[in-house]
Amino acid sequence: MPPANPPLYDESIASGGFRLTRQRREVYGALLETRDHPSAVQVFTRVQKKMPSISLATVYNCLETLTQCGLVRQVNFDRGPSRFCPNTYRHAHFICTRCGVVHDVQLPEAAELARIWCLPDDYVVNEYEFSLRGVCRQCSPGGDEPVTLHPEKPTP
Amino acid sequence: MPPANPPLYDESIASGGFRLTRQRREVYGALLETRDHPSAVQVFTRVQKKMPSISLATVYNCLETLTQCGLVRQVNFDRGPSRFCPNTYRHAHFICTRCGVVHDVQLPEAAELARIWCLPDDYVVNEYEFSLRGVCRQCSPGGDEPVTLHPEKPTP
DNA sequence: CTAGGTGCAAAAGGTTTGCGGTTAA
DNA sequence: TTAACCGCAAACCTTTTGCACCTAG
Repeated sequence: MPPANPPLYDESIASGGFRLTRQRREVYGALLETRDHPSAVQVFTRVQKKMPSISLATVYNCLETLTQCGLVRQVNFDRGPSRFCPNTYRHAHFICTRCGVVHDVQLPEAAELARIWCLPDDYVVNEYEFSLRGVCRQCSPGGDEPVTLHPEKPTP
Repeated sequence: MPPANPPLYDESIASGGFRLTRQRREVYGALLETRDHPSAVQVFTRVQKKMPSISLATVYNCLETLTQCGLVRQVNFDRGPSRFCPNTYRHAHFICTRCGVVHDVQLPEAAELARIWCLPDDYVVNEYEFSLRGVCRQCSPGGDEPVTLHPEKPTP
């Protein structure tokens, strides 16, 4: 039985001119069910349990469609595959370099964010992505690692 | 003849416990020479002109070493290969979704950045990456596209 | 009905690895 | 001298594509 996705799902899929298929529902359902920012392969493995016939290519296609509908965000980090999250609210991501866990991180109001960009006026920004890399609570019981950001001096 | 890299290069390589090789010098030189955030393959093509015997694997290895030394930053976007830049000063990146050009974008002081992160106290941040996607000056003569960010309302 | 979607398999990148020969220190 | 590094090729992993079949609207 397909998961009962919120009405937002049906609306968004339809308003994007896409068809409501069981595969898309299951893929979206898997993302909603466990919000741990899985990779495409992880989504595939999870959906396979409910729908053994689904293929990896279809999972990629569904994720692409869901992203186009604005239901899903694709998140990329330095290494490893893309990961996907159903939280389309403005937020950043924190990835733990030890255990790989990804957490959503709240961002300030768009107005304040816009203020900190020092971008020429005639540039149009359609999307942004803000990723933090570090060590999470579980992996750093003593908080033993220093906070080191990029150096403050320009390169030659 | 190898390019005359700034002293920072020799120092950083040596202090990292690495050897000064002509390949590393050329790879770093290529990045300094044309600061257009090339991919590994582009770096390979450029270095090949001065050093036809170099291999792509070596370019990848050199970029990895240079990154470890802190001389180079690896930049990842939604799609396409990683790109590399020799500007290790704290900055964000803007990529034009039409022509693919990447520009460095100035960021505010680290202190202000840290203030806007709403991250739990016991998380340690070692690195961050801030990427903007949009349309650059050359590709948007009329500035016809609206600024659209992520929606302001949380998902269900 | 029929355009759009699925499943399969193969291919296409991008990146890493293993190994014998080379070289910086 | 010798551990680190290079060049080559093959492997690996993620993602995309082509095509015949299927299905939502």
